[in-house]
Amino acid sequence: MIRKSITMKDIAEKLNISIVTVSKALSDKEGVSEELKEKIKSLATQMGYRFNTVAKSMKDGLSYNIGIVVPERFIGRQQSFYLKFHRHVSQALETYGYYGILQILTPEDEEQLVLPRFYCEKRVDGMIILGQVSKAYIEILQSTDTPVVFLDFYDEHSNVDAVITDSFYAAYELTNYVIRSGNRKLAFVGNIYATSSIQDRFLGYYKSLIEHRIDLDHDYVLSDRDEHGKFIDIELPEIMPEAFVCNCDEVAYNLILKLQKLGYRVPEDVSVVGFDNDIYATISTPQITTVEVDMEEMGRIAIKVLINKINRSTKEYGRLLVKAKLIVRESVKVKRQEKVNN
Amino acid sequence: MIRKSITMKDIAEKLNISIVTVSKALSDKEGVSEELKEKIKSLATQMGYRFNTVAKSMKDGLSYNIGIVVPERFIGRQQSFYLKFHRHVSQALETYGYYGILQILTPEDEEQLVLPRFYCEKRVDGMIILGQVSKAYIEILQSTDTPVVFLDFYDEHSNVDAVITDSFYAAYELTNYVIRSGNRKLAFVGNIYATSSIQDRFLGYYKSLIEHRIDLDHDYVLSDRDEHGKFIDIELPEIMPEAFVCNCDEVAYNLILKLQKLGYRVPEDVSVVGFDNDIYATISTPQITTVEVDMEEMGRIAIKVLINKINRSTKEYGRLLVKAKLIVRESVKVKRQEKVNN
DNA sequence: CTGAAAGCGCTTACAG
DNA sequence: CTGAAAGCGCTTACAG
Repeated sequence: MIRKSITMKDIAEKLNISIVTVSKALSDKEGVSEELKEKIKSLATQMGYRFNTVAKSMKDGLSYNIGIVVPERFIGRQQSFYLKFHRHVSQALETYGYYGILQILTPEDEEQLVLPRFYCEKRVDGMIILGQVSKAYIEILQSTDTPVVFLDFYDEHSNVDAVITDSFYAAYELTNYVIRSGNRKLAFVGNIYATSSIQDRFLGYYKSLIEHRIDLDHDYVLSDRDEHGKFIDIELPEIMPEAFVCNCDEVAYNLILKLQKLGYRVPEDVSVVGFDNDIYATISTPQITTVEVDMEEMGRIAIKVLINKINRSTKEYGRLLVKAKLIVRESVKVKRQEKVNN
Repeated sequence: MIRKSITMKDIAEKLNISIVTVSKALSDKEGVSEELKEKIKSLATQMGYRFNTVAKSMKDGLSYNIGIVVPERFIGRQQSFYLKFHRHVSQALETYGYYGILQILTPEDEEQLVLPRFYCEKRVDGMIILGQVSKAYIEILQSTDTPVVFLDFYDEHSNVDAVITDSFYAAYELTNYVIRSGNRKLAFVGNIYATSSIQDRFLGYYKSLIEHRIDLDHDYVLSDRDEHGKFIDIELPEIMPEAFVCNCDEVAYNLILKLQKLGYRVPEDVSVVGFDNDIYATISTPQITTVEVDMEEMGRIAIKVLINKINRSTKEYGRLLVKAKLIVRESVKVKRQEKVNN
């Protein structure tokens, strides 16, 4: 194990040629005869040569690493949404020969504006910030000379490059689906003052109503959580709607349980849709029709933008919206088939 | 952004001293006067100097990276157990100034024995293999000159260093808890021919029975899945036991649903315990008493062993067992308090 | 206490 | 086509 690993020099010596030639041959550069190149390559594999990327990094002044920052609070016991995101980001890096390094940002570091260790140690050429961080932290990141892309959130006040899900459009499409299935009395479930994502989803729902000439009924906008984000018991309206458009699957799941306890059948008596396509959508009976964030695509785009910024570091990209996917399951009663697919 | 980042040389020039002195001062080495050292340090922070770890890597011949390999099949849509594990491993690396790089091992690469990219590019000083890989893949990893530690699995036939949960002992303790709560007729739920971990859990259950002088009743060993691992409908025994010890929370969750449908109350009429402490344990009503893998501790130990191997590369550690944690919730009827805590 | 020299493994001009 | 020289940013002996 302590045996020194083999280098280009070793190969050069065996063949009585220069290191330069070995380097050229191994990286398929001009200036070596085909014959010699083949000889070098085969000797290299035979000797078990592995390219030393650290030396290349040294030369290029590039680490070929990307730092991925996830605030700790987004990694609950069950809630590992962002870890899955991290996985897709890592895989997107493959294409570029880059590697991803994960750093969990503690609340203390965020509060005291401590920059990630991989930044301080010049380990990364750029950073992905995965999940909302404070305004002040965004600013200190921006003040850095390192390219940064924000993933799954953005800040209205800062001029940042961010890749986010198009919640608005997804909710619009989801609501369209419910209406086209023959339901016209739709309630929205979610505290629209709680988060901007709930707000966007509500507005998407509203847009669909408008397009279908359905009036917005304020009694049909039901709060699901208090101002601290704690779930509250949902107060059902006097007149039952035909369908509930919930701002997330967990709320849809709980609502279905509640409706069933009250004797309603889902979807026979009333339809319910969710958002996120998380585990609540599948453990529910019936399984919930919902919308799924396209992590893979978002990861891919975020990395593409980031690598571009690293190489040219000029353009501004701003907010990049990624479409979510409609997942049709069994929680919506299809009264008409008309125009369900557009 | 294209502006060159500042180096020790820049600091040295400003102060009209040598790079060597700057290096010594910045890394708190002997051989610089306190006065000069302070001057250097303050100028460094003032100039926004960041240490270049790549250069250090070059010098040391160490990348200060650890590769973490997770087979793709362990990363299901919901099942992100191993991604959470990865997170704990990453955090454990902090202590040593190391970084973790994640690689998802595709079935093809595993089949064709393709080594991880970070190994081929000499990017890592050691590797953690997170989740069972094929015998052949284990062998090719071992043939490598790089230290490897296996996490959450081991192979009986290979002589590897592995950190695993003590399933046997955990099941034993869990069963002890159920018995000490006053239940004596206990069924085990799990196909004991399916996986070695189910087997170990069954044996832990059996050990507890033996110690409490309870005979093993083969009618009380219930299969939960077929030979392909697909869940089957659990066949309840003629005479209902007082408690079911399930090999995992998901099975416990489904069993509780089934029992409730049959009119049994849990835990009033019959107790049920699970294993894993995953989401099924908490979405169930009642919440399930279970046992939790101590990922944090396992990650810490795996990294400690790996770093030791990197630095000395001598000792063999073999199988390292980590205790799981008993999580008491509401799915067990406590008929007696006697000796519940030991 | 201070620093000139050599080296880590590779690549990029530039000569021959 | 082939290779000597210089350099990436730092550290480690070794002199002074």
